[in-house]
Amino acid sequence: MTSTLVPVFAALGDDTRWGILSALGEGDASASALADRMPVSRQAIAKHLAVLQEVGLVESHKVGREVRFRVVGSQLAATARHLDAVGAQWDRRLAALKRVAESL
Amino acid sequence: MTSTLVPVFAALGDDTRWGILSALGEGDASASALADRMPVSRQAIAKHLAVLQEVGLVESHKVGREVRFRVVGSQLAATARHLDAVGAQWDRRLAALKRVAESL
DNA sequence: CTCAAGTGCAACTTTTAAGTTGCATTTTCG
DNA sequence: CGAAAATGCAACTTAAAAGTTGCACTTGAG
Repeated sequence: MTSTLVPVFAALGDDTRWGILSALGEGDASASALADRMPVSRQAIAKHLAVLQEVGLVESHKVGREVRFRVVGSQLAATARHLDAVGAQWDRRLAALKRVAESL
Repeated sequence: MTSTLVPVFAALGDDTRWGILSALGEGDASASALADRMPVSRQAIAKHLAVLQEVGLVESHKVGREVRFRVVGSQLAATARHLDAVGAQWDRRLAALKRVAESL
């Protein structure tokens, strides 16, 4: 599970993809619709959507002749929980080291 | 604050940097010490440490003639909280849309 | 004091990601 | 049944990140 975590962060480390996620927050949309209100080409949007879908941050469904995308909020929440757990683990290690240091 | 969030994710979206963070979890270390147990050069490590420090994930302090780095767990926790909040917001939007759809 | 350990700076190559353009293909709406 | 809208695929160009090598500089351990 940790093995799939890094690509999720990589996907979230791009401004354009956050723009896409933000736009999708106002309702499902196709790549073409997103390209209309964003300063990059449709193909660029399509690539970003592929990246986001690859790591489970969005999912697609067909409506008529277009492919609409929606945000998978639960994946964000899961990633957040994972990150929080990692942070807590480090805090515990640091606290343990501190106790050892103080006991000397 | 949101403006500084994306670079944090970008910093976390790299396997080598996770290796560094993992190694630092076992205790503070210098760039040279990290390079000894990792398959990349010291300079590469130094660059990664600079990136991590830039976004507040590690901090440095001098010990003798070496510069040691430690993980800042609180930054991870803060990022996790932020991500969780974003995810929750999307969930609320999706739920609202669902209610609207069902009321039709 | 001295010299090796540790770090910092800079130029360079390689790799990968982002973005574009162009065209082919599908398909549903009218 | 067409024609326009939407998507998919492929080749290409930038642009940026990752990594390397080499050397100069600093400084603290012995």
